[in-house]
Amino acid sequence: MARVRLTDVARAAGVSMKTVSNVVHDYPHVSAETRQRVQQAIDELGYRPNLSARRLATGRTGMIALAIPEIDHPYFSEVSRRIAEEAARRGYRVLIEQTLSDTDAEHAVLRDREEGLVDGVIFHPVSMGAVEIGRLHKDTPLVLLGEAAIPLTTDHVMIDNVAAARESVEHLLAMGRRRIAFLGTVEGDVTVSTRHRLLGYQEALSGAGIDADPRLVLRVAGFSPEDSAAAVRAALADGLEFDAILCRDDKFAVGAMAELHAAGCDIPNEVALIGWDDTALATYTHPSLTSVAPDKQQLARVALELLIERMEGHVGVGRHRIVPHSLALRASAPPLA
Amino acid sequence: MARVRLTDVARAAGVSMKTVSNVVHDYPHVSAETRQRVQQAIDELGYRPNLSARRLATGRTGMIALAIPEIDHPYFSEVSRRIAEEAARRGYRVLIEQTLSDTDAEHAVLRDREEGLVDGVIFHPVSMGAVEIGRLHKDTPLVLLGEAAIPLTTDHVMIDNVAAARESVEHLLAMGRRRIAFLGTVEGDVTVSTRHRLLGYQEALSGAGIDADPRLVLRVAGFSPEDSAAAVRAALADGLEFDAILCRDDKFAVGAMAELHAAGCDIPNEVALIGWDDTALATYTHPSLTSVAPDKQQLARVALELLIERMEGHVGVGRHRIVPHSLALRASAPPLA
DNA sequence: CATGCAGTTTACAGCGCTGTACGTTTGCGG
DNA sequence: CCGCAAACGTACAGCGCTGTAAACTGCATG
Repeated sequence: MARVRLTDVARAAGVSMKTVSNVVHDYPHVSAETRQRVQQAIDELGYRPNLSARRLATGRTGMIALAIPEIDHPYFSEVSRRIAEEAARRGYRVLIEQTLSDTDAEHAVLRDREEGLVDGVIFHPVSMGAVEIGRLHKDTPLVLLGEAAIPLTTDHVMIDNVAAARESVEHLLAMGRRRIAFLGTVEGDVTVSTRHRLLGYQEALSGAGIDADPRLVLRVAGFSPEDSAAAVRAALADGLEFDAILCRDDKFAVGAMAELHAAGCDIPNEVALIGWDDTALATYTHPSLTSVAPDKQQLARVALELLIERMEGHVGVGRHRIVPHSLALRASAPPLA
Repeated sequence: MARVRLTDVARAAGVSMKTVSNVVHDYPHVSAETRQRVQQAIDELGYRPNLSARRLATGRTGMIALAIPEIDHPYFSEVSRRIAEEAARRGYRVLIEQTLSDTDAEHAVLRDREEGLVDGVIFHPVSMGAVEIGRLHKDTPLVLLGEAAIPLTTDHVMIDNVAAARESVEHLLAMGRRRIAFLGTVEGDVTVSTRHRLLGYQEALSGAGIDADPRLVLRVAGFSPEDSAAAVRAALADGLEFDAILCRDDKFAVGAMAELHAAGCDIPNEVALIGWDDTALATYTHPSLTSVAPDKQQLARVALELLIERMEGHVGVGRHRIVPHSLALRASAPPLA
């Protein structure tokens, strides 16, 4: 019960505290004999280093915070997993902070009322804008994810949304589709992702000599599959004709798919479908879902690289990294024959 | 840049360190005037308490670890979210530790090489057995989740799997189904959950005067939807007849559903389907999935209650809590008319 | 045999905070 | 106006570890 401290081990092994510390840390210049003697004392006494003390002494915590909107959103949980794994590989632990897209919670991420909790922060903002983040961000090492806010002063990792949207639409065009809908724009969505994706959508259509029909850009009330299903239902009720849908999100695609099934519509023959994020959902649907696939592994790797550089003292303006993406081709918009 | 410490604030406000500390902690016996003066100094200097130091001084970290197999499994991510929220409500932060069901990683959770990282642990084991856990578990406050291991010496929270399985099968029986399959048993699965669920399955069948047909208990090679799809495919190929499937897991249900779709089978008219865990998946499938719904909120609440009691010094043998469950009725096995 | 040097070990002063134990002031009944 | 709680405030010793600077050990070298 009585906690064993470094001094206890030192006394037992007949050496100084520092030598024990050196053994614990695998410091090279310790004689084999001493090392063994100390190790034995450690084992016998069941010594376990106290992290709080270590942190106070070193000023480092070995932890990074990951602030995301929702732990249980497939995209974020998959990204979290990658980041946790990548961090573990580099000797860091990850503290996940859920913002629920709440502005106050997002502010709190940056305001950072306490010190010595984490060494750095990876943050996927939703409701905060670039200017706000730029202003609130003090000197805690910080890397941003996603496209909601891209302050010039802060490191940032994302995929090329314009290109991804363009390529997706090009795939649909190559399938012979001409009436391609975009699902969808959400009222009150302040992020620039939708703008980028619409841009790529329009670029591809223009490239094929097609005028984008504004009615094909569907409006959605919220971010749930039910909302997207409602939007598709409304479009069908309006007699809107389309032969493909590019969805801003796998969840939207799931909602659309349910609605199309209900309408007795054949996917992909009558309507092809492309989702976004390539979450596990895409393989669970029927038919399986073609989806824009950000390279989540790279995303995690690059975010951690940037963050660790900052934590090691890198200063300078924000660095902006684009990580690769691809189109994960599945049954809802299959590879060309 | 120069960090502001308690002494700095104390000097600025003309009081002792301890008084500043008392203000920070809202200790009641501080005169309004002093409090205001100190608060002003805090604001002016931008003082932020250093958690590492606080932790070293108090011996508490205010953090709990949540050790789960996979962050990005829908069930675990949903449970994580609840636990994180419940913990936040009680002033704790959650450190998520991913074991990937790996025995070594699970051992590491208990072996606990370091001290002062977290005050307690919530652990959902998969590959460790009750005896092992009982033996390795030292004095860190610990609460177990799930049914893989139920050591008598450790606190534990779960749902009544037998009852849940029985009620599910009873629902299928009430729908008029008689050939009800169980999907499925996984080779090498050491958890007792499957056993409990099979028990409930058989109880319900016996109650209806039906002899359980062992061939209806499908074997699955792994835990992915693909594995479960393969199992269903094999069953269909064998000419096995069934009019309902109780799945041990929503993912299994998703795999089964895909396969039944492919076979042109009408869900629920020809085959009704019930999943398990009531994850978000259940609402995304087409048709939507009836699923056994553990009360995750309660699960989180009870787990935290038990853990906090332990952290506050409760000693004694393991307490075992059953939290409520229900059957979330959806289209794949709809409510009775 | 003194000198230098690399390898090894040590003493000790903090890291920034809180708990304890103890002064000092204030308010109020007698 | 005294005396005595209650309210308020303080000094200081750690919490357990690491970084620094310095000391000590051989051992090869000149």
